[in-house]
Amino acid sequence: MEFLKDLNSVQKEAVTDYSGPHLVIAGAGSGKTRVLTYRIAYLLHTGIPAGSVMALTFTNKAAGEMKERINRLIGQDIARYLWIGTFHSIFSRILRAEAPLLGHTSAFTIYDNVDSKRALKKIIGELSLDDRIYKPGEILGAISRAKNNLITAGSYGSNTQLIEKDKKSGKKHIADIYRIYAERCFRSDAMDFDDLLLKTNILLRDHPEVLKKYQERFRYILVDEFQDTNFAQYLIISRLASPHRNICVVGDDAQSIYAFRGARIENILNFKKEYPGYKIFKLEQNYRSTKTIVKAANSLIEKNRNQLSKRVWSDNEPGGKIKVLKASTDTEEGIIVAREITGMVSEKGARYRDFAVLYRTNAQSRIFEETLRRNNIPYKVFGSLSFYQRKEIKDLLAYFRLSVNQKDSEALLRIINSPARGIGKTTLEKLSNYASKSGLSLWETVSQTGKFPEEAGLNRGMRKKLSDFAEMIKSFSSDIQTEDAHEKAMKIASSSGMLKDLFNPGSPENISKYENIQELLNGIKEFSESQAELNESTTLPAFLENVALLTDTDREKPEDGDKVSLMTVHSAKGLEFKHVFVSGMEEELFPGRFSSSTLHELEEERRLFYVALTRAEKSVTLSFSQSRYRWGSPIMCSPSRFLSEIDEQYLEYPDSADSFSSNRERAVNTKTEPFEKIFKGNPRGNGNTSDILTRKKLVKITGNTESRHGNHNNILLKPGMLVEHRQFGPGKVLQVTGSPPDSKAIVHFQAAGQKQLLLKFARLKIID
DNA sequence: CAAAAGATGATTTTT
DNA sequence: TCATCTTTTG
Repeated sequence: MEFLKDLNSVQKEAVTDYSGPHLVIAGAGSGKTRVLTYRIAYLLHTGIPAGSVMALTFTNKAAGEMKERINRLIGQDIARYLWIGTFHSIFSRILRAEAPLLGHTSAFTIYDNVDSKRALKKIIGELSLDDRIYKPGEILGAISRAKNNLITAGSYGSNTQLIEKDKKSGKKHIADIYRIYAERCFRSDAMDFDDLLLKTNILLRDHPEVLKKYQERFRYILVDEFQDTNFAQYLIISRLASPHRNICVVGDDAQSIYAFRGARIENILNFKKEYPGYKIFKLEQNYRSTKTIVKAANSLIEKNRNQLSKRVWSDNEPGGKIKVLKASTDTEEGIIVAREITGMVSEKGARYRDFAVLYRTNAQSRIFEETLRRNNIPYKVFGSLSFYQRKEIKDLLAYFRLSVNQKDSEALLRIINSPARGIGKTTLEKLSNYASKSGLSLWETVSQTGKFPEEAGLNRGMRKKLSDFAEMIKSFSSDIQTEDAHEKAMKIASSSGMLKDLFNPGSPENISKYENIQELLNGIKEFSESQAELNESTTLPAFLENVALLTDTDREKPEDGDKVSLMTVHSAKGLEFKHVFVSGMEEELFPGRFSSSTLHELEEERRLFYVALTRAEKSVTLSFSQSRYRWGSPIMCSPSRFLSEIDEQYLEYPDSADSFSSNRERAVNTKTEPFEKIFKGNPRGNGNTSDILTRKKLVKITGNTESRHGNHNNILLKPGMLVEHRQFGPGKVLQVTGSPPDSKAIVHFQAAGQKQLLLKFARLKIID
């Protein structure tokens, strides 16, 4: 019990007052995880059995952290019986236990977004719809939204409002696609991410005895990041908690950044309505950041109209002001950030791992990767292409999946010809046709080629190939329920031909793929060892149960070296760093182009920026660029409105004068000196590196970037520049209007007088 | 049917 | 620009 002395008075109250409905509003950095973990520890301390406590988080990482901290507080022997996990993993566990009630088996497959999109694309093709209008990603989004609002395929079809809306947007077949998709998932014994929530709701709704069982089991429910729950999640919690009402939700409305995928801040308001007599605790003391950072963040978030009242404050040192850096190009932004980091490391003794560079979109990561690599700054990129989404990994997992669940037609389609076995598109089409005509699953047609009629047109060679494939899968699946996961996985990887396929032509890509597969196999080994320790199943099906729910960050080990972290602001949520750089502070980027039209969207972007700022302990540096390459061509950018929304007393513009003047010659010259410093130690440097780089940059800016988008080499045109036109000769730019690709310039030509030119067409050459 | 060349479209954000 | 999908060629 002595651990209670680590808590301040509000925290202590929120921990020890453990029964009844509680709402904990936790400001950024206010010790939210600490309250949650201590509260669980306290619950156990009072004699409540671990098996009756359920704690839900959004990320595996948060769940893992919580488990670890509780292990430290009360020991693993007890803690292992707690139900701590993400919504998706906890509910998939329940669904596996109750699967037969829903017509599934407990080995059902979980489709990730890639699987779902592939399935949708196929359906869209089969309905002969245009996949440029019915974009699989968008359709998946629409279905996801429906599912999160508990609208099944059937109710979607009979919902006149939705049908009307789809008709208006020219996509009246969404309901059909949804219906077929749901049918196919069901027949494949598969569920997608949203099904895990939807079907849990259906299970609890239609089976009162099951509901009762889980209500009895989970007498204490805790929810992290409550502001991010969607309707489906809310309803599950509400159902489970209704008899005992021992529910503690923790959240911060100011950090709600997932409304775009269905999160409802209103759930906080619903909570108040649903549980009259609830208690509210406000954690307002920030332990993470300096006073300046907290105040600056407050001054920003004040601009949001929709928020709960709270006053976050800090007792830490005041700290330095927030630096704002200006760059003229995106590459230069990278260089400046790299220089800042090197400076702070060499002068102030900071470690690389103390730094995070945050950005709004994944596309921005590339430039930082390049510049950091060039400057010998170690880094790691989070998010981006997940390990589990790489082709070779998904392929091998598909072999596993199909071996466990032969109905999984997505897995089958994925690997039947990978590595190449001569089973091509036409053959698959025939199979697919025959399957739907005769009401068989794809696997059934493949595995019983004997029954396949002669006239359907498959020669003997092809039948042999198909039956060989089927035999192989059957042999994989034979003792899959008993054999050790790692051994089985090794066998599958080699007998499937995947390893051989990658080993033969030793191209660099294949080597890296081979290594990835080795890494996956190692991971499986670790899994089976740790399962053995806990006396849990060490089989491949057990491994597969959760892989679909894993993400990249889950594989990251914090001790993974002394490296700068690169990630999107979204994925930085819940993390903290001593020094944070927020890059790309520009209109159309942050706030995003599609996110500044309505007040709600804009406020979400502002909260996102708030999250970015409050990740920092000691320092924040904001940067923006005046131009940036966007899908291949340069565009002009203006500084983000968010910069001016922070109270200026907390900001500092170190080089507002002229060091980044728009005159590129001067900019290059003045920059050469500091570059030299950064490039020192570059193995390929030879002292010329800066030259190469600056020249490259010049080419990038003024070079002829003609593309099918038209000629963009005048996009950086500014009033006052001297230009030359093929026909009109030399002239001076007076004014630039409009935005690319429709920007125009008014130019005064010595010979021809004043002209207005569309830059897209006029091939102006910049003289000076 | 596979490999190579060519065309196309994408940039929010994630379990 | 870059990655993926489609078409062409062998």
